[in-house]
Amino acid sequence: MSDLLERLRGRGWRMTSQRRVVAEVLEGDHVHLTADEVHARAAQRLPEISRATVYNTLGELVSLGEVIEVVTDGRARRYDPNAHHPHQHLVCSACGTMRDVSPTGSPLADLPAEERFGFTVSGADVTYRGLCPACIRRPGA
Amino acid sequence: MSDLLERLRGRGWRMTSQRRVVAEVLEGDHVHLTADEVHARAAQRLPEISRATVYNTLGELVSLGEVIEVVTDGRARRYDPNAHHPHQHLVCSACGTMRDVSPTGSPLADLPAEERFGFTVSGADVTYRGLCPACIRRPGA
DNA sequence: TTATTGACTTGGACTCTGTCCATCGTAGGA
DNA sequence: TCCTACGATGGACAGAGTCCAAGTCAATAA
Repeated sequence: MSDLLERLRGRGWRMTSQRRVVAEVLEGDHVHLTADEVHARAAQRLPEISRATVYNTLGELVSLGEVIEVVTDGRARRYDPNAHHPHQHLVCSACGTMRDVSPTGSPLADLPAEERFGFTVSGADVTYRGLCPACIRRPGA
Repeated sequence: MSDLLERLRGRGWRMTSQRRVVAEVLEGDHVHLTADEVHARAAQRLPEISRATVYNTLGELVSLGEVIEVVTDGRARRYDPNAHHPHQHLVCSACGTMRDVSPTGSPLADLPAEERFGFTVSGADVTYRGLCPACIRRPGA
């Protein structure tokens, strides 16, 4: 069993085949799947799994801090299992490809007190935008 | 007529009452309305304006670079008329209130070449997250 | 091993956001 | 004032996500 499943069970998560498959689909680096993509991959191993269960499970993993919800366009949210190493995202404006990146420095340090308007600022999400190598080569991309 | 309407007309934008009302609704600082909010406000002045027209007009304003589309959650996109001064956003995690902020430094400078994976990086959006003064005071927020 | 039970899953209905399209209306030039 | 191409309309449609009542099953206890 993976570390993730181990941790979840340790936290009292009731282990079902559906939850196991969803957690397994999310393993790896630079994984940023939409809920529908997770559902499609999970359904390869467990054909009868429902969309509602995938949504429920993803929501729980996010609440537990095991998965990060990423929003880069107005489309579907993406789910990033790399929750235990702080990072930001680099997105291709043409094809949507996404990589985890680790900038030097902290964006929080760049927001002076007079720009905080009395907010208690706890974090910052950075999305770097550009063209990936494949789309740079592709003419007209 | 406002500067915005002046500029649009100068660019050959055909001026209709609908477009005028949408552009007027978007005036001001720290304005981040959803399409539905824009529609509701526009409809106060022009009750028969349709949703499709609001979406069309917002899309054109974005294409023309007069308005910026902002995505902070998986919900509705927001429209920010502050397109001529580079800025980032500060969002309250509890109530969604949003302010424009101007961090010192450039996030791009924090992304070293070895973290760019061959991408041509052209920009970075930063979303600072925290609690606004009202939600800090409100217990349980 | 079996019984029990409350948590989990299911699928379908529903909401919200946004897009598309055929038709109608009108801004602005001739 | 008339024309006409561009814009507005509203209703159908699509994608993403939520909700709920009913059925199922993992984990515990006996």
